[in-house]
Amino acid sequence: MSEPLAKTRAKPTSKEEILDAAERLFARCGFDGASMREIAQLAGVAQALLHYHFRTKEGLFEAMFARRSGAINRIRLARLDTMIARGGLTVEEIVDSLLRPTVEAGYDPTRGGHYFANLILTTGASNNPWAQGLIAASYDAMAKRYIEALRMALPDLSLADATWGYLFIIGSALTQMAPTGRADRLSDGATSDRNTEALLSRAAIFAAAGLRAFAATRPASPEAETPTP
Amino acid sequence: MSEPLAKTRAKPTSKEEILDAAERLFARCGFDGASMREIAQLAGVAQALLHYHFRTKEGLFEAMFARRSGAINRIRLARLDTMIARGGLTVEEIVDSLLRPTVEAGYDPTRGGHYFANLILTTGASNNPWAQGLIAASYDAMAKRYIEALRMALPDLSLADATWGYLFIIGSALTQMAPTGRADRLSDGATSDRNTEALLSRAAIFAAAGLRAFAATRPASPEAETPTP
DNA sequence: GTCTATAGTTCGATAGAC
DNA sequence: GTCTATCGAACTATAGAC
Repeated sequence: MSEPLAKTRAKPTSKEEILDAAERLFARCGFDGASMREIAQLAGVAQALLHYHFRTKEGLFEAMFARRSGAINRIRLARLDTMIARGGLTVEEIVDSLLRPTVEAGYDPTRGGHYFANLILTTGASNNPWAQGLIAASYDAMAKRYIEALRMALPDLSLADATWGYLFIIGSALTQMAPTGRADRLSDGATSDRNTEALLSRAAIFAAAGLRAFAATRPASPEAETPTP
Repeated sequence: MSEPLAKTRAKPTSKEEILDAAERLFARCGFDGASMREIAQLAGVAQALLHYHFRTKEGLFEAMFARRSGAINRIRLARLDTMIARGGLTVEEIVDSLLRPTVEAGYDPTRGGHYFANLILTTGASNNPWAQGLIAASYDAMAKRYIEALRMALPDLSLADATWGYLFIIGSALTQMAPTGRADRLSDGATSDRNTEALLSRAAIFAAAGLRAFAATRPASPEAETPTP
């Protein structure tokens, strides 16, 4: 609905080109590592135009982040709604619908490869309230729907376990989406992190088994233990 | 052995104070977000002293990173060696020995809370070769030993599956080590990410079940599929 | 909407005294 | 080893013409 990522194949407006350039550079270098100058140069416009459209660097980052996360979340929830309406939810397909849109939308090979997954990771790992607020605003509503869906597929799953499970799924896959060659190196070439299907299929198997183990471990969840602040 | 994190309780040298301050600020703000000025101020020394000891900002970052990652890895491998010598390895205890040292060493409440896990995450998510090289130099050798250990505990695990399993374990736990309050929010208070025991015990259950599912899925791993470059 | 030009700040790094 | 002082470059943001 609102603000599609690419309305048509017609030539993009300069505002869209700025967002494209910002996404690429922010994903590569992080918020502090990318400069407004570089973004303007990559977009082929004057630096002042970025401030005209988005006022500040934070404003540009927010607009860029909202555009991409919104597009990915719409695909996720559309798939989830379809699966729920159809009935007979499995954990594996829930996980796939959660991860695949990020792999496919967040990695655009025609533009030289920029990885939105890294952006989510570094934003979430930032200790400042603005970044945390961005994550919450962009993802909490969707996350709650997925946690709910996991409990529909696995009725024995407690809310606490489903929450940790959701966070583990996100964390395990998001950290592996950018192909760094590390999996290749650690496995002596037996597998590759460029193989996104290997990642997605294994993530689904791994997560589904983990969640079923949570559901099987009904009693005595460790919530009563003292926090370690 | 070489360069313990805190030799004694005597007052730290100014070089150590610089490393402490650097770790805290780099973890909070990332490499680009923290400045040499702030670090010097937090350490209580002149900015020029940082350049005297470490030459450049990159040099300081590398020294800080090596000190902490080395300390954590020595604890990990000591525990792993002990368990292997004892015999009867379980996946759960392997996972615990991998994750607990980071939780305990990377989170120092007496200093106001700084999270080394976030630093690993943002460094690993950086697309530049220097950062990737740092990760490789600091962690690849240890990672290979853990992948080997996982296959000792689960002999049916292929090298490829063990590698993905290791990466999933690291990714799922590392992203949850800094208490952001997100688990609390998503679970409506049913659990808390300040509860590190809840994290560690669930990570072990989740990962062990995932790895056993890999070991049970012997044939036809999806390695033959075409990469998605 | 888009540009040029620039103000004002902050950064990493160095020179040189002690 | 540790300091003060400062250079030169890069940054975000704005003013103002078109």
